[in-house]
Amino acid sequence: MPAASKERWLDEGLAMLAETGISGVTIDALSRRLGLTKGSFYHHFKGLHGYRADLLQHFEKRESQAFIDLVEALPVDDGAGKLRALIEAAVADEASVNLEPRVRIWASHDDLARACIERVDAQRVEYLRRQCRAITDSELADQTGTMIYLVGIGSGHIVPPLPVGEQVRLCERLISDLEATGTASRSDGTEGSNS
Amino acid sequence: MPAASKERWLDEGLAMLAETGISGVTIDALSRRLGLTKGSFYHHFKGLHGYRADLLQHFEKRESQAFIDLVEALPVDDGAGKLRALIEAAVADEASVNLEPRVRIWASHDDLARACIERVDAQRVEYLRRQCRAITDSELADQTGTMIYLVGIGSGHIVPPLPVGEQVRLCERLISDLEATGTASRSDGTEGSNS
DNA sequence: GTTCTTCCATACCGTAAGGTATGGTACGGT
DNA sequence: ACCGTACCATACCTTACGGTATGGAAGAAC
Repeated sequence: MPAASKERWLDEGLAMLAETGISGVTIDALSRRLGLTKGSFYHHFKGLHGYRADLLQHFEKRESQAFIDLVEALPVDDGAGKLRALIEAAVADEASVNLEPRVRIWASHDDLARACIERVDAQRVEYLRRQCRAITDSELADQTGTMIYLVGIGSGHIVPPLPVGEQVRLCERLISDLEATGTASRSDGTEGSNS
Repeated sequence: MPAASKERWLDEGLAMLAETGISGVTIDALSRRLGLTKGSFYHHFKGLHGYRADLLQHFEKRESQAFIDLVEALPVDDGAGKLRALIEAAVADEASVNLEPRVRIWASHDDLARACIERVDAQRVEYLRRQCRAITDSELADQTGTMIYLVGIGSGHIVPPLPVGEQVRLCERLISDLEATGTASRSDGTEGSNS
């Protein structure tokens, strides 16, 4: 299986990416940590550009849909429950919590990484909005889905990062507000149908 | 005025920081763009470390309190009005919109930048919360202030960035929700009259 | 006019990193 | 046994960049 050694380069790359950012993922540093040399690197990858492209693909495959798949496998059926489970899961994963902001930073000055994060963001926001619409199908649902995601992203970029407890509390309020809006508009009758 | 030439280095540094991130702010690149040489650089600054420290100070002085001062100078007295003006102003400034995420990214791997952003974040969140408490003095006010800030920060880090129109709409909803909560909780939840 | 200070140019060095060229080893197919 | 291919090591090159040393031009101070 020729992919075994190639994946070592990629896994180690993601680890270093989470620790030091993309600028720390150098061929020399990778070689040192793997106990290999550049001869191996240039055998498997088409230069640093090729390696980074493969690394992004590796990241997207390994991290992108992980949480959504995890939540969809749970025996939870209502939108609010799925949202709460998703938030708990996302907040709990230390590895991803460190890795993802690095990729996002990488995306700020690299087109390939930007395209990768763009796919990830679109997929997640769409999933969040769908769960919110399952609670109350309205424009507020889409807004709430967006805000939940923005809270999660923003929390990792302010200094110091927002504690996960506070983060969960904010999302909890957004969800319960959305639920309340649903019942209120149902009795009020002014926000009945939606496209 | 010996500070004239020194400020050229710092202003150009902030411009390059906004364009390419801190890794692109090299002494050689700065020298090329200014039409000067390293001789000048090392005359004004104590190496790259000293320059970066001065650059952060320059940033904090030039960008940090700008919006708050601007809003406080407006003839607006109510919290909601100040919030709306602040959001409009923050969203409108293109230069700062590009520069700030770069500094925030810089802060993710540099202690000095981290300390700088930490001061900026704390100051702004506190200001937002104070305006929110002026609307309704409750725990929800603090949460709303936090969320407005997270929406603003997160919007600049997702890909593609959230359009400013959508950004304003989300904040608008948070503010009006807070106002509604205030009138509702004022008399145990049955007082309906509102302007 | 001499001297000191400010500001800056030129030239050079060391290191880190990407990249290339080449050879060597282990292994499977025939 | 022979050969080709996958895999990897060694050695070397070039560039980019931070940093240092030195000297020179211009103006202020005396």
